[in-house]
This record gives sequence, C-alpha cells and structure tokens, in this order.
Amino acid sequence: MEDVKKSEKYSCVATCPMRNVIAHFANKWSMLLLVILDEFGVMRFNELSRAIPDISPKVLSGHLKTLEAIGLVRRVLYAEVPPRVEYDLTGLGMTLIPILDELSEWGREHLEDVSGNLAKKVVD
Amino acid sequence: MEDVKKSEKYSCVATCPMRNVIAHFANKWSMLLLVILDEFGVMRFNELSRAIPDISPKVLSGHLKTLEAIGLVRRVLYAEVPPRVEYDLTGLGMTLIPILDELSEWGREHLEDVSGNLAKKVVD
DNA sequence: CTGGATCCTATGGGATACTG
DNA sequence: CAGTATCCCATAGGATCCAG
Repeated sequence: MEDVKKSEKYSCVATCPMRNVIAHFANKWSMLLLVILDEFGVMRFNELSRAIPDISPKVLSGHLKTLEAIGLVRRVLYAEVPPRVEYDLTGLGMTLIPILDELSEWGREHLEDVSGNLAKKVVD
Repeated sequence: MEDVKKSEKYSCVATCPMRNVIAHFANKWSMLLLVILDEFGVMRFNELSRAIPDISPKVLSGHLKTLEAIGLVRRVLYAEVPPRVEYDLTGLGMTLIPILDELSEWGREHLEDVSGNLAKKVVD
C-alpha cells in the first residue's frame, strides 16, 4: 500500500469483484426481491406482485428469471390447472441475506426515507 | 411470522429500508467509487478518472456530488492554481465499507467474472 | 394463475469539446 | 486540473393486453 505509487496500482477494471456485484445488482428490484423472498419464504408469482405492487409483471418475471439463472432463486412449477409456481431462495441465495440485511439496516439508520420511491436521479 | 396471514403482511412499499438503499445505490458507479476511495484513500478527480477509466467525467462528477450530498464522501477544494480538489470517505462513508467488502467478497466467491463489463441486461 | 408480447418513455450513462 | 455544457443513445423499466 505504501511502497507502490498510486498511479501504478490504479485501474480496477479487470478482476474487481465489486464490479461483478454491480453488474448483477445495480438494478431496481433484485435485492428487494431477495429480501422479500427471505422474509416471506415460499411465494407465488402473484404474491410477489402484491408484495411489490409497483413492479410490472414483465419486469418481475424477468428479474426472477435472472435470479434463477444466477442460482439465487429457485422456481418450482406444479403441473396443475390453473398453474402454480412457487419461488424461494436457494442455499446460495440465503448466503446473501445477512449482507443484504446489514445493508438494509445501514440504510434504515443513515439514509433519508424515500417513501418507497425508487426512482432516484443520480446525475444531471 | 406465523400468526399473521401472508397477504396481510404484504406490501413493502412504505418504510422498507432496502428501498432507500436501492434508491441510492442501484446505479453503475456509487458502490465502486466508495470501495475505490476506501482502497486508495484521498484521491483527486483525475486519479479517480484513471482508477475507473470507463467512467466519463460528467458522470463521475455527478456521482461524487450525490455521494457528497448523502454525506458519504468529502470534497475538499484547495484555492490553488491550477485548482486541486481532493475526495475521500467521511466517517459515515467508512461505516458502509465493511458491508461493501462483504458484498464484494461474496461476489468474488459466487458470481461469474464479468471482466469489468458493468452493462448487464436483466430483463428482456 | 403465470407470465409472454407489444409498445412506449424516462433517464442513466457515454463521448467530446470546452472553460476558469 | 477539475470539472461543465452539449448532444446522443441504449435500455431498464412501465402499462396494457393477451394466452396457455
């Protein structure tokens, strides 16, 4: 840390794990979905819809699919009519929960309340 | 948790701390900026630019301003010619670092490497 | 009930040039 | 050096309707 010039240690483009996190979670719903699934356990599509009233079905579906692809969420389809689909966290998904809880708690302590409004301008 | 029907506990729109976190950090650069500032300490604008080569000056400036407004980053302007501005984490900013480090470490262990490519399609 | 298909827009972000 | 001004664009996300 001391024996190397800053400029030589710079550039974090490759092999920066935080970038992987950001690539997956810098979006409006992924982290929220995970904490909701943790809080309520097994949930059906419409239950998730009701739990997060301000997400559209298309976007909800898309995020669930992505989270399933990463291996954080499990999707179980029951061959019934009408169809029943249940979502819950995988083991891997659960390993993320403690961290998200810390994050959440940190936000509760240190961030102004946005009253659910997730649209937040950052630049401009 | 057991004595209340799910549907009655639903809806997390108001007073969900995770939403506050998302409102501030569901973007491409905020969390990365914080960990970089933690790693390198006091940094000037161009040092940050070089540390994150793929961020434009406008966007960098915007995020720094926002992070300063939240109280996570401190900006110190020195009345010199040419001007010198130094950025570093505030005490509050530092309280977030352990959590971000956990997140980062989690990503290193469990996420595929995106090789710095932060543009990640989630839906569609 | 689960979600796909469509259409649409807001905006986060990029590139570049320029200034005090 | 430290940004701002401009212009531009991709796309994440929203609304609605429809289908198996």
